Amino acid sequence: MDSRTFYQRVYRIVSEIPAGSVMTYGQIAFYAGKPRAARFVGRAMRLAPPGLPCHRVVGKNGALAPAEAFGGPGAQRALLEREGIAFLPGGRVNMKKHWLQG
DNA sequence: CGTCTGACGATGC
DNA sequence: GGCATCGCCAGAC
Repeated sequence: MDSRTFYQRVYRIVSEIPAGSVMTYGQIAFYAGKPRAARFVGRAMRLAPPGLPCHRVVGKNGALAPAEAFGGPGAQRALLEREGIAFLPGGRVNMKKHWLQG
């Protein structure tokens, strides 16, 4: 799988996240082969192709992506809640419950 | 073509 | 437990 770029590995991993679960930038970066390239996961999301469930990618503490990235405040949250993701009072994803661990 | 920035996170102090 | 710094390296300017 080394003939693909880091981004494509990221896309592959993200596309395999099941509905109702989330993964963190750092974890995805780790799986993609660059444990410290969490930033690039975010960059990959920004350049993400249509159809990629990038709303299932959150920060380590459950923080969601910038609102504008999903067309407005609450958009990502709505998508996640629709998949059964539970949120904490702080507006963050309940990682304890939905974090998809390897 | 040099510099700055960035959907982040680990580490050091 | 909060703040500063480094790593990652592709785009924007």
